[in-house]
Amino acid sequence: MTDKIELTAEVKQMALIAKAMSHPVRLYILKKLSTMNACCYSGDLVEELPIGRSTLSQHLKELKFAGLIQGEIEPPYIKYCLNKENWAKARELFAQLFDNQNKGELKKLDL
Amino acid sequence: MTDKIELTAEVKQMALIAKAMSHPVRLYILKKLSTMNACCYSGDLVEELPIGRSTLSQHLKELKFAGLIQGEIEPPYIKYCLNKENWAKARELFAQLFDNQNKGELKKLDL
DNA sequence: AAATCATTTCGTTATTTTGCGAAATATAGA
DNA sequence: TCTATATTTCGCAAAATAACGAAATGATTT
Repeated sequence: MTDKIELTAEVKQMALIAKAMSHPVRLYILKKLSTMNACCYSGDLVEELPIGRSTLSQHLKELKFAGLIQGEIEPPYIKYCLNKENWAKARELFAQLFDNQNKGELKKLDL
Repeated sequence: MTDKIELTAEVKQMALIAKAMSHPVRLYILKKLSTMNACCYSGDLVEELPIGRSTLSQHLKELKFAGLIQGEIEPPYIKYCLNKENWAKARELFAQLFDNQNKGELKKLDL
């Protein structure tokens, strides 16, 4: 029996990030914050999204939990922005997954 | 009231892919197939992962459902490989999310 | 102090996910 | 045909997720 491995902290971290991205509404929010390079308010989002306020709040909480966004209190609003540091980390993790083919032993490309 | 938007098929598609990636075991499998640029058998995986056979089978099924892997029957085994076409599509979607800052209106970088 | 506004938390319900072991399937070899 | 092997499907239980409306919070204005 080849011994069991322990799933690394990195894999677990990335799975957490992927989970945060695994709902259309949350992905929409991330896409908006990222491509606009801007912040937004819960009130803006609830007007354009087909979900209720409390549901949206829950989604924002999950994005916060994953570290992808952060909320600045700006009474009476809360301004939500990307957490740039963690966003960069997430980008790195996904780039590593998608682009790091043939890590370790180089593939011979002589066809 | 700014009118409600419809979440695009693209966002929904990507959420589906993110969901497939949202479990450490599934991410481990994808990472293995991608970085090794190789295929593997369910039996190989069950020996190194801390889960049972039926549970692993379920995870493989989900990865297949999301289109990220495919299984070739190679009796008595089933050889699992990345679905390269869809993998490339996934890479593109994530790259777009992470790298396409300021789509549309170019940001003025004059600080 | 009372009313208002943006947002969150609570309580609930329905659905999905994760995990397991047992049973089923399918193929190859004796 | 019987047995062994690799893997999946089934049936189940526990936990997590998604959604809602009602109530609570916290800050500002009247």
